[in-house]
Amino acid sequence: MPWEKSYDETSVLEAAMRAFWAHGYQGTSMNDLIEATGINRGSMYTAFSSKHDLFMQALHYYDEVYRARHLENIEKDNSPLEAIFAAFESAACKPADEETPWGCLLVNSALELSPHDEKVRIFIERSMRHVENFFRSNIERAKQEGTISASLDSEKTAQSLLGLFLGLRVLTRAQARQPTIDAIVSQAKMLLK
Amino acid sequence: MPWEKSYDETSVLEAAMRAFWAHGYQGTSMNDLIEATGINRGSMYTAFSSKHDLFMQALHYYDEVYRARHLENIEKDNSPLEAIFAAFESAACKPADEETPWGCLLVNSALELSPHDEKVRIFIERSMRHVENFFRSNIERAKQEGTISASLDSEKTAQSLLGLFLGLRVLTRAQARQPTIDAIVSQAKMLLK
DNA sequence: ATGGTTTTGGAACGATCGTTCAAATCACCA
DNA sequence: TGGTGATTTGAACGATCGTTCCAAAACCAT
Repeated sequence: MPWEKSYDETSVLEAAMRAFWAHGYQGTSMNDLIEATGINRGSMYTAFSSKHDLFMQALHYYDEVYRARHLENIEKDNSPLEAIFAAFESAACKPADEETPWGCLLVNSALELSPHDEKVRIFIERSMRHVENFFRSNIERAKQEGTISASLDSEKTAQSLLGLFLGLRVLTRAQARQPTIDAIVSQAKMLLK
Repeated sequence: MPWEKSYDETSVLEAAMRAFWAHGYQGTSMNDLIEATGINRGSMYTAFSSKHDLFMQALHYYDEVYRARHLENIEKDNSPLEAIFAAFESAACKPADEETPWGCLLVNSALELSPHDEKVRIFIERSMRHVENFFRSNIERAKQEGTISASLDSEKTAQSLLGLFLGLRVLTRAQARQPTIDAIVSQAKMLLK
């Protein structure tokens, strides 16, 4: 009795996510989302309940695909140290295609919503801790390998890298000068010498 | 014939600025601004023309008072090295009063508006370059004093500090854990050892 | 074909958005 | 004291906001 939907839920989520990514939560209207996803108004509400619910799902989707999966891929293809470098370099270069917005949805949303939306705040804090853990675990692996000094403080260095990483996200979103951006990346490498 | 205005333009700007600071450009409605400033709807438009114009003036006001003047005061009371430390520490601690929002209006606006508003983008880039110059000039002064090694690259270090500083702004706005925030500050100090 | 069920399309809702405007109000000068 | 010009006031505008609702369309099982 059910009936196949005319749209693919994942690609709808992807399109909605990119709209939020580009223009922010408040800067994206329901009409924008209808147009961006191509699905109908009614279908949107039966599938995602409300704008805020849709946003939360889009945020989860981004976190899974553009943060978690991305970092996993980087870890797969690189040595621990190179993995950290690669994370910075991929955050430093401009978007691959024209449709991909600048910066990072998680960082954008942290500034726009965290102070007034507890659910968003908690989710983003958890996500950022994952990034910090990515740095720390790779630092510790590099220490075991002997690639970097064992006397380095993994915890503190990971936290510093997170700070640099977030600063990098701000500068790319604001389309800062390339030398400034490159300096952040090379500083990150410097911390791991 | 002229007639004394019933409000102080500066304190209106201060109130409007705080509203934008707390809730962002799109998150602050004209009604919010009317209420926050206490002046009348029509007076608002005769004095500031439009929401966007008001925002730009608020942004300039913030840049002058909470960025430029703040850094000048810090430089006045401290040695070059301590001035840099103080800048980080004041960005790391929570707002003085209850009415002062978390984070930094310039960073918030960079993420919210820079990609779609050229005027904002250019202004904020200039402002961030001033922060970078604050770091660099104090580094160079510290070198002349002999407080830090003359072999340190002033340019690159200043850019790295800017990155850390922006990351710090993100983390405080998102109300991250204190240890993470402290780690950024101590890393900034580490860079200047 | 038919009945039952779910999706779709789009009109419509009340609320709020940024902005405008004309009338009321005030201080000053003739 | 009446006139002049800037300021204040609040009602009102059209547009858009997020959301609701329901008839029409589309599918599957019988």
